[in-house]
Amino acid sequence: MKRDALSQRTFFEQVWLITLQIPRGKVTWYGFIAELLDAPHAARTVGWALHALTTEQSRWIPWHRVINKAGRCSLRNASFSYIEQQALLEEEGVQFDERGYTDLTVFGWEGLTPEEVQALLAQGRLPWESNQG
DNA sequence: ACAGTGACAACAT
DNA sequence: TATGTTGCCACTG
Repeated sequence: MKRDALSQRTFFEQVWLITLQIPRGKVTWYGFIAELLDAPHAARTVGWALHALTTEQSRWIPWHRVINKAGRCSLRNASFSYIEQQALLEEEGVQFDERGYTDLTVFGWEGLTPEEVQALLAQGRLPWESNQG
């Protein structure tokens, strides 16, 4: 796999590490994660990274806490329904209106500082990786 | 090496 | 709001 020289991780893995930091009951959007990774135009790639999770990996990565910037769940044409994604979030306390929009100013994740991102990419571990390194 | 592929986002209408 | 267009880019055969 192609890896970033600094983080030693692929962009996909970087996305997964960031996504792991989103707390229960909070959401963020694809472009926000792209900005945290200093790739402000890679929102589509963030979405693809989450789509690329295997079934087993998706049990550990809270992929459902990433929605679009409009405040709605995407997956409009995907196998996993946006309705199911919204239901997962509602179980965590994220509220949606009758049109399926949530208020990102209320339920949006505050994010990480650049220093926190750097530390995470340098030493963070994915759940299926050994802690021994 | 390169064209195709998306769970996006910004903008226009 | 909803829909269509376009730019975007890491990853894949």
